[in-house]
Amino acid sequence: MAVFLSTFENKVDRKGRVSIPASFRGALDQEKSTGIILYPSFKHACIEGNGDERIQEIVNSIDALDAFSDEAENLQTILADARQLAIDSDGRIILPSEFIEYAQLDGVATFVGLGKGFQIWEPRTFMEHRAKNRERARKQGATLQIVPSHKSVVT
Amino acid sequence: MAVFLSTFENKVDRKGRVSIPASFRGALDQEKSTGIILYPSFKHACIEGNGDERIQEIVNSIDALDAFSDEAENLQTILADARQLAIDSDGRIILPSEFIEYAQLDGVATFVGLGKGFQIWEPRTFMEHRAKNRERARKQGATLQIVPSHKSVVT
DNA sequence: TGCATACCCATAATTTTCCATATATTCTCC
DNA sequence: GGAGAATATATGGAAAATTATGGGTATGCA
Repeated sequence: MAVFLSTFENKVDRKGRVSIPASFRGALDQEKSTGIILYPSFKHACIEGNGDERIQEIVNSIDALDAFSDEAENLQTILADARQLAIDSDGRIILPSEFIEYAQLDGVATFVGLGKGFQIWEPRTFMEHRAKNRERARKQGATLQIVPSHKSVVT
Repeated sequence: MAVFLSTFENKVDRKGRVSIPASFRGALDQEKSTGIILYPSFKHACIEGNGDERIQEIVNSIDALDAFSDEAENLQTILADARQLAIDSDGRIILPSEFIEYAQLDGVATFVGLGKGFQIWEPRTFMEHRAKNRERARKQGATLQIVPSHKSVVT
């Protein structure tokens, strides 16, 4: 399956256009996604991004929940705010203005690979976020155990 | 099983290109990896390396966690700092500048086989690291229990 | 007509590919 | 066993292709 890795900084021009990092496009090709789906993050001032395949998984996960539960409703708001965007022939998308505002982008966007998906951040905000994450990871211990099946633990 | 063994010193040219030791390439072939995954070490001023089969395990491990948990975010920082690199027809990779800086490489890189993975060090730094390790092992006395099946640990 | 979107082109910088060579290693045949 | 040939490895440089990015022009909708 496609994997989004590493971080990239690309410019957002006056028209709201921004290049999708080439390696991300490669990942999208692998999962036969024609475009990408963006939605505001629940937790952070950033935009979440996924290929079509991943969205399908999310939709199915929500579907599996009790349709009238709070949880289901919360997650459904994600879908309501999501937008599907086409990647043009130059490898760019046009960031809708509501996303630019939400993530407070100002000419530059940091693309962060998270494995099955990615995030788009305002560079400075991301730096702070990453510093916090690292600090926490360091406090919780720097040893990572990966069990080959489906369980992983940070000790 | 693929095993990374021994240490090698290879040059890093102006473009950041460096040859992967031939025996490492052999190990990668065995585990059907087409490229390698590199990421900064949590603990040391060096770069961790694995076959790209490995990254799938990490991604799946994260996926098994609650998507909004701290643990998931901690692990995602690994992915955000990781890079998948293709090995070219000459057996080389291009070391991204952020890794060269992180490990403070200056024209030469020491490849250290660690069994399931490997590390890339600045030669002098590695010498010191190894000296310390040996000293500690001598003082404490090293013990090792062999586990028959497959459990893996990355440090 | 004005605004937003889609499409096309140009270019600079970067990355990938290809070729050449030097050094080392293995092989083979005598 | 050893000389020389053949192979593999490591390394450097240059050409070719890709990527990121800016600008322009048509198209369509309100």
